[in-house]
Amino acid sequence: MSDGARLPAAAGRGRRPARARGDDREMLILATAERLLEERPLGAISVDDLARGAGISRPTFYFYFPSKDAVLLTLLDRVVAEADATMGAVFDGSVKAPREGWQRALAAYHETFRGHRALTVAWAEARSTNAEVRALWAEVFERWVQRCATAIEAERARGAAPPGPAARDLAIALTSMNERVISASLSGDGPAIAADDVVPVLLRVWLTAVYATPPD
Amino acid sequence: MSDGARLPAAAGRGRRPARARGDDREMLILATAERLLEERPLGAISVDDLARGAGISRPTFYFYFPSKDAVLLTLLDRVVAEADATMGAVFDGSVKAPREGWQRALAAYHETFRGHRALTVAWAEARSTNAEVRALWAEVFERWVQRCATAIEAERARGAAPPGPAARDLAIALTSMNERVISASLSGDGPAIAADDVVPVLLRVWLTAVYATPPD
DNA sequence: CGAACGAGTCAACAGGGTGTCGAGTTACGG
DNA sequence: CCGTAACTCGACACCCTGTTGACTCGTTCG
Repeated sequence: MSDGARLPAAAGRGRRPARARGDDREMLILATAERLLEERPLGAISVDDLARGAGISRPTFYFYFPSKDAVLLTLLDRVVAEADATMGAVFDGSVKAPREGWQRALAAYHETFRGHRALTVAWAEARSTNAEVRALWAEVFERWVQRCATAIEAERARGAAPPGPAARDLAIALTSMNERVISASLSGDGPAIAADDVVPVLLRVWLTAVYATPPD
Repeated sequence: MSDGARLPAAAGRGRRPARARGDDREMLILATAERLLEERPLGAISVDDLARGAGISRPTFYFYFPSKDAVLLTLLDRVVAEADATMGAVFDGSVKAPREGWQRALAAYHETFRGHRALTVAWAEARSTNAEVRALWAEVFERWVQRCATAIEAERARGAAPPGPAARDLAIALTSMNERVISASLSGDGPAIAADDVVPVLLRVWLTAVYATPPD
């Protein structure tokens, strides 16, 4: 889903097995985008900025990418792949001590996004204006929700966690919290939790939500 | 903060006590914005759309509002006032039964935004592109966080809730969850909790996070 | 009454962004 | 050395925002 449809121009290139000097340009554009995102939001970066940054003209930019958003999407694909790999590794090591397992998952999640601060913030921004970005987000979110819901159900099945709301709903609520808290903590505007406290606080909420029974 | 600075044009008008036929136009613009937001996102609505909808030309629009975003801000001020009033009422009735108190607060929160679906979705959208909208959000968010943090501390002080993370951090995390879950539930794209299940699920997480101790 | 003033109105302009088209220029494989 | 595909960009068509300056019209006051 990430190449053919998203980068029609790239499909035309590269037929010839010989070296295509265009690959360098493509990388340059991506690098420029990542660099500029460190200093200003996506909305304040024009196609012209990206083109100039890569040493080409604006029309030439369109030879490589169909739009500014496509560049972001390409960048995001990388982060998503990285995040999925990390999360997969964490979840595969079967959860023996629950606290340990959830803690590692949260820390991995946080670490991945903290390592791509600018991109994460741009992601949140573009999600509200671009349907493809929104779709990518929904896809990733859904994957995490399913993983979490499965884990919650497993804990309930083995009697470690009490019954409660539908595991999927609980997973959605908690994952939403993660996303928003981490995103706010990285973006820096508005009230947010200090970076070092993010994981402990989230962990606390997760553990109580999954394992503890509310008083009544 | 909501009139003079945000609507400089309005400051000039209305000095004369006589009838200003411009007030009708202003209302018409606001009504048009609210109507159009029901059918498409703010980004897909141009100043021209608003002007035509109100039966005036584009330059005339600028006589009433300095920008498209200013219209949204005016609309949001209303919702914020309404939400604050509702929340104030809920919190004022002193919390006797904790479960009841939190439940009513959550339900009020949810109800307010559900009653302004289009506006709430537009708010989330504009927050990522407009600094003033972001500031308004931060202000409202901060107010709720403080209220919640105070309530949590009160519960801890009277021994009803166990110690845990800083009350403020807990309040930020839980309020973030509310916001994101409700917003996703209203916007309709991506995985979300069904409208009727939103309050019960959120309530469950709040209660466990505030009152229960995690296992260890 | 009629000048003066301020509210209200808009055609026309300036400026900046996006995306496309067609006419190039290069560089390799035959 | 020629064809072909990769690559490049000037110029264009559009859309959107925000501003300017002139114009209408009702009200007020001398």
